[in-house]
Amino acid sequence: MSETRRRATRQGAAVDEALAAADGFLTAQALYDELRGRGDPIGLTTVYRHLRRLAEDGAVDVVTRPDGEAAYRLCGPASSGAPEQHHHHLVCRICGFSVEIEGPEVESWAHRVAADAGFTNVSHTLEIFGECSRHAGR
Amino acid sequence: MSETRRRATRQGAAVDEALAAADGFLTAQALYDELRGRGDPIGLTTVYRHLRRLAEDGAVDVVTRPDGEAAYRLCGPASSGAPEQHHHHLVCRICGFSVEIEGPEVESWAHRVAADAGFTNVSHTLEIFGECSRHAGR
DNA sequence: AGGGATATTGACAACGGTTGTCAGTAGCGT
DNA sequence: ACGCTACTGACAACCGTTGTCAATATCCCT
Repeated sequence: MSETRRRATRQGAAVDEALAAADGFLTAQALYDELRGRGDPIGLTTVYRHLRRLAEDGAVDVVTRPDGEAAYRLCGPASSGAPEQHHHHLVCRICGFSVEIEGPEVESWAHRVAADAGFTNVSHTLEIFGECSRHAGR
Repeated sequence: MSETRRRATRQGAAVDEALAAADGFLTAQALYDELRGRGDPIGLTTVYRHLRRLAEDGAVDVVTRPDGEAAYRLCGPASSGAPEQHHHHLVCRICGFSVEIEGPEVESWAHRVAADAGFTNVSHTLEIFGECSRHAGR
């Protein structure tokens, strides 16, 4: 019942801003460095808290890099309300640049395969990593 | 040049055995507990070392669970030399039971999507998690 | 067999990313 | 203004995993 009210803070705005300014996925650490670098004091804990909340609210996409670190990016070009449909990402492992990809075929394939094996309550993870054209020749 | 020779040890055999006995994916911790439980003293570090080496040798498959923990399983029914082709897994998030799945369509789809976006040096992660038939009604 | 070179072991510490703690601070409704 | 309380952030804890290094076990060689 008691929906606790949300407050606007300088740090929260800074996180939103930095995310909006980024053109790709950022790790919490990178975001933290970015903010401090631009003279915007913030605590690492606070960065994590905002990212976690944004992720829960579906405002940011989260991908888990091969090394296990999480990277975040504002969800969809226009995070205007609508709870973004299921999609995956093609992420540059060098600069974080990413492209959203949708693969209805893959989605249905995954569910079909799982169902055929008698699995229920199915979910899946799918990320594609590579090096974007900007880093072509190494 | 100098290929250092490998030695057979009780611990190494124990790890292989436990992996062979398991019918699904095991985390390093679970494997460690299993071995100690059956009165087979071993160090956690050693377990990790063997798993890492097995993974490097392609003798075990590794999946990263949604919570980030790694789980291991002997590769293919018969790990008879041949360097197993690329495949993915359908894993029960309750008991670790898993099924190997192959999706040529998905593989090519992933590469095509990446190539279309100008990405090179492409790799991808894909895991499907669910609850196997044994745990159907919760 | 015996012995020596060295791969392996394992208790322990360190690491890296992330989350919990909690007193202090700052937004917001009144 | 004032007070309630969400938010902040330095710090410690956590968890899976890897590094360290002296002690040990294995294997090759004679």
